Amino acid sequence: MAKIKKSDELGNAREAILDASVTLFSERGYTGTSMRDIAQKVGVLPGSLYAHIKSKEEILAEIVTSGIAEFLEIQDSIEASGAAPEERLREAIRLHVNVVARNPERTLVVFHQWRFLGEPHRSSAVKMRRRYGQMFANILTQQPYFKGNSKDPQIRIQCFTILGALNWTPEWYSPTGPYSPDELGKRMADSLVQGLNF
Amino acid sequence: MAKIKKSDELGNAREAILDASVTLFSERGYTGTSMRDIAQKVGVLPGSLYAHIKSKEEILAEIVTSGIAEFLEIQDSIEASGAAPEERLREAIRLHVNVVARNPERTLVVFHQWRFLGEPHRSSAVKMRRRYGQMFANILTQQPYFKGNSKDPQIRIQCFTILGALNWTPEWYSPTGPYSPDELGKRMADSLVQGLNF
DNA sequence: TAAAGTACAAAACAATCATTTGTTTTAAGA
DNA sequence: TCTTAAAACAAATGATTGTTTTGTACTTTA
Repeated sequence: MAKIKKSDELGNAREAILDASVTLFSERGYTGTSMRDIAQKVGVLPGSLYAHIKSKEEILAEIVTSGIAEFLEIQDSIEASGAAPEERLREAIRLHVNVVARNPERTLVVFHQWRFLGEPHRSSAVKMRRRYGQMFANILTQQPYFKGNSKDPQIRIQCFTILGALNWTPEWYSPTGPYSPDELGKRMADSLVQGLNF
Repeated sequence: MAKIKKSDELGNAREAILDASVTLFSERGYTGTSMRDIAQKVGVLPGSLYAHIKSKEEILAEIVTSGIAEFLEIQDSIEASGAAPEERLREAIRLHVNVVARNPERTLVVFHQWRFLGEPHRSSAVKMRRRYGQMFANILTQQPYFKGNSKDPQIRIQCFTILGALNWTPEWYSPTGPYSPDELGKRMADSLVQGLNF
């Protein structure tokens, strides 16, 4: 009990700092959040934070890296699936929206605050994101009658149209609204694949 | 010649400050940009900026307000049109993408930095944006066989799906790429209205 | 040509920034 | 109860923040 409790609190302190930072970074941005803000939210004096973290940037790096990792898990799951292209796309959209809508705050930080990472974290994040986006492009090239590769401008537009729609979700989604993340994912997949009912 | 020159330079100085600020705010964010950064880009000492502007926030307020105004012009033009719903939607998308893609930097500031406005600018910006989004929702309620109003959850999802796709454009669009803003707008309207070719 | 006004440089303001230091408190293991 | 190590406090670091003030050169107006 004793040993467990100690390491438990150790991990929790760091976790509490990361949680507070996610909320603050999503509301005020990385540069708009001070270590004093974070300390106050955690309930500790600013200097005390450094018993648990190395620097402000390390906090951001951990949030962004672990956030992107969730999307890369989607990629693994999709690429392991043997489903038809349309079904793979719908599934990718559904899983993506699940990640985004389950934690809108963290997603906002992942998508908008990565610019403030220094090297090598920044380059690494950009590379991981690009690889993830490539998955959508690859599926889109498998539309019937399409001849071309994933660099085709038309594919690029479709790809960014889809990712833009999905990544905008944290700007408006409310967990108390009428749809669960999973339901929302299915409906957005419908909207994007089928289009509108005009 | 003399009188013209003076007022000319006066206006240009302010314009130069706003232009430099748009670029810096879009790259580093409002809170990540210092008055010293702006001054250096303009080619002047920090204190000298205050001969032309009242405060840092006034710069942001002017950028955001005039930016949103461009979208409200779209709204006027669309609501004055007597076209059929589908055509009105396509036109709204096309015009929206034109504004966004013609000035990606400013659009990034308008969409992501408005949070740092103090009152009353902030509330005013939120109100204007909401009114603009309502236009899309209204058109979407006119899909055949749909019974309901613009608050219907399904309409909301479609609305945010479209606006998300459009507003993500400045994250990736390059003016030197294969498509002009207008061509891009037409193709995104196709993608969103018709859906994909599966 | 004299007066008025503008734009800038230069320097300084208090406040706040991320971080470091030295010391005290807390709590677990023996 | 004593030892030990982690975690927090308290205070200070130098750098940077937005903004103000003051002095001066230059333009425009009268």
